[in-house]
Amino acid sequence: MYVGYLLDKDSNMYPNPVRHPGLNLSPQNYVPAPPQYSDFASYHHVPGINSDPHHGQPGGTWSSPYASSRDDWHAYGPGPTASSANPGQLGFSPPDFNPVQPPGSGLLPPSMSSSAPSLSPNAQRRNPYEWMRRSGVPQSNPSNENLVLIPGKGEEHGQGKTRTKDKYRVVYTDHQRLELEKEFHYSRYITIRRKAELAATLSLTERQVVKIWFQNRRAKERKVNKKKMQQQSQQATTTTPTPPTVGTTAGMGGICSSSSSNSNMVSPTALTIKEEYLS
DNA sequence: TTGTGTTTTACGACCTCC
DNA sequence: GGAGGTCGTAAAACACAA
Repeated sequence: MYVGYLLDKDSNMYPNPVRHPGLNLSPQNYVPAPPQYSDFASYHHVPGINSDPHHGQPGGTWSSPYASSRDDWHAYGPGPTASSANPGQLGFSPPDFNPVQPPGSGLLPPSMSSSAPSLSPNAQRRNPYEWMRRSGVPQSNPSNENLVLIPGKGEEHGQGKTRTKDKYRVVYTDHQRLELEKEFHYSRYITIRRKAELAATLSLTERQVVKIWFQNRRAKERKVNKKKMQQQSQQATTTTPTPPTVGTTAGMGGICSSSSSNSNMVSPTALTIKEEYLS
């Protein structure tokens, strides 16, 4: 979804060459940030971790409905043009991540895979993918060196906290977001090893990757699902007096649902994709 | 330019599990 | 007790209308 769109739009998404210098970085160019947290310093890269189709994760208990193989990614992944247009942009290229995608195929509607996003006539706000193209304020230093945690809470900042030296928060680069989104799409819950790898790759701290981004991302998804449920129930009540649908999953959108190979089950992400495509 | 609403980082509090 | 989860919230960053 986001990924395909972003990469499809890669050529004209960043008309300004100075916009996101980080996007031109190949993964090799990413220099791991200096450790900001004690746990980060203890990270040791495990070579070949990507060779494991599941992040080296033991075939554990996680039978998430989202744990689709990375083959799924071809539907969202970068097309050949994107890869060639910006080689090395993606630091995420496990062998089973097949980026080849015939143009116009897959889940991408024509409007998304071919040209600039066409906002619906009613769309007042930016399209759901706008953050991918968001004009960037100078993207903050990926190493977040501005971040200075103030011990203790409640000193300034309304309730008294100054969380940073001169910035309250940093803005992740599009590349960082992209990689995080991809990882999130693959699995809502990241493994320790993958967390470390991703943090190193994206020059983020493990804390940022997991404690912050993934949690916020899950919260966002829950929020979206909740909103969707409300809309659906509202529609159901207004349109037909028929009894409610069976098997409605609440809240977590199926995260805790069974791992049965229910082909009818649509992951929240899929719903999100659909919804955002339709918008 | 400004006001306003939404999204994105980041935190603390609290809970559960091992 | 530590790790990692959710939940609620603050505030910066951002888009957009007036």
